[in-house]
Amino acid sequence: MLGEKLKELRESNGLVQRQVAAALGVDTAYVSKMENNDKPVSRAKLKSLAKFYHVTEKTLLPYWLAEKVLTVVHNEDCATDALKIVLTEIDKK
Amino acid sequence: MLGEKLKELRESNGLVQRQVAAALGVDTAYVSKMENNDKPVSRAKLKSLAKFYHVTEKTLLPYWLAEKVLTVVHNEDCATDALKIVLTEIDKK
DNA sequence: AGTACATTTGTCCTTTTAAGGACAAGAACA
DNA sequence: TGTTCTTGTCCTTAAAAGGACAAATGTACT
Repeated sequence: MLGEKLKELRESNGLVQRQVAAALGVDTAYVSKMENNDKPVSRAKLKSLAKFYHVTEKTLLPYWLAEKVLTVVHNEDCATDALKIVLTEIDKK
Repeated sequence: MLGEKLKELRESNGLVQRQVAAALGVDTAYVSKMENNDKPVSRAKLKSLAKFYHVTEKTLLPYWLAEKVLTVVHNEDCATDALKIVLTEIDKK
């Protein structure tokens, strides 16, 4: 979800993981894991990535949040119910 | 959300927090916080509570999960977008 | 087949943050 | 006043984040 986006962005900019890694100050393994949703992406890194790929952070944010939500509901069979409850709760306010 | 449910259940069973606290082996402050969503409710405690209130864990689970999701998206203005992304992602599978 | 580069996977370590819970003391209320 | 409920602070333990490194795998080229 977020990882896929990041990979798309990188490739559409004709970049290789090594370059992204350098820009973030981490190694390529780290980048790989972010792109495969194996490591969480911190808000700070999200910002750097957005800048590096020339998109606004705001574009990425929904996917970033979605990823976090997914890890919470992951493997719960009432996930859909729960999400709907949250949705109604949110626009009550 | 979950807290409200727990409080409703307790009151509809004519119980006071002290009794619930005893059943769970914690103090009343803890119970109060759970009912006010100030402390997370562990899965184990959810189970105990369900039994104690004579409802199935399955009834409570969606609210329990929803609460967790809420703490994740809490204060993010793209929360709704994120939730919708997760919903479509889930029933893709 | 062999090398060169890219990506992925797995393990490890350290630091930060969250859970779980006790206690004391302050409100509400009957 | 006594009981219930709430709030705040503190402590300890358990996870999760952040990240390095090595080794494996993939891919493309000649």
